[in-house]
Amino acid sequence: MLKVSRKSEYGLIALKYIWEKNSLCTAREISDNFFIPLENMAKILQSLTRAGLLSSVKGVQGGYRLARNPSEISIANVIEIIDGPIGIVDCETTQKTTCVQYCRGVCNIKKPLGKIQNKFKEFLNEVTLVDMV
Amino acid sequence: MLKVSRKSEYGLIALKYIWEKNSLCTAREISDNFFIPLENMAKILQSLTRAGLLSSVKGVQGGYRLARNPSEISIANVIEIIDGPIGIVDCETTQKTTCVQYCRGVCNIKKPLGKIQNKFKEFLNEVTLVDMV
DNA sequence: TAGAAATACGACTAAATTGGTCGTATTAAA
DNA sequence: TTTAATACGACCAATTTAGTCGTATTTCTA
Repeated sequence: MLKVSRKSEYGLIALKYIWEKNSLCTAREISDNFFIPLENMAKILQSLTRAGLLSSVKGVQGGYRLARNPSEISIANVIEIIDGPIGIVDCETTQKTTCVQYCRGVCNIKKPLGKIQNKFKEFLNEVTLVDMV
Repeated sequence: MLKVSRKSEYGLIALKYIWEKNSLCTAREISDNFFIPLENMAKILQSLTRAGLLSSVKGVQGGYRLARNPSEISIANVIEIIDGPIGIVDCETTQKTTCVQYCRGVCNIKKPLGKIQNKFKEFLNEVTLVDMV
């Protein structure tokens, strides 16, 4: 269906909430507000932290805050962190050795789709948190 | 990973091949040329036929040919026929009653992503077979 | 200094989606 | 009438994604 995964949606929801609140937020708080399973939310926030989009404070009174300017957090960033590389087709992204057409050298759509894919990535890179108003 | 399904890839490969050959092609022929499982290829061609992108000739010496001008066959067409509606997020596409955030009225990303999604669809609608050279 | 509230994270299970197969029907040319 | 083709629904297998569990670590506060 060519859609963003549920997890990335959760990530975007959380980032927007954290941005708007503009102070330390806990995983539980976001989980409660948006009916997202706590453990799942926590793991996603941890991924975003590891990737440098959020910074975290451990311990009691801890939580997460944005580690970057919201105009520097693109949808593409979020999706790539949570779902892995964006690729309309994977032959051009990951050099998949599992694509029969690629391996046999018979694929007739690789190059053109590669170009289209790059345009798409550019597009997603240009849309940032601040565009999500 | 936000990628087109294998089946849609098969569909695009087939359409491009049929376009370039410019005469009746059988499912077996495409299957053989591109190492695509025959039954699978056949079903995809049938879907594209039902949707009006291809026309078919039954019986011996039968096969498929384009039913439209290649400049009128967009990538979006193909994906929607094979994978179903294109939607970065599904709240804005299918009125999914399974989205908890949507149902509880707490989703903070629905509208902005809806707009972004529309742009994306426009983009995929503008890319046609003739762009896949 | 103990307990509670929080992040961190790997391993696992469950659910959903997707890819592929099978069987059977239908059509039309040779 | 046989054969080569499309048509199609039902089914199974594989992969991917979502969600859970257990445990460790950090740090505030009483």
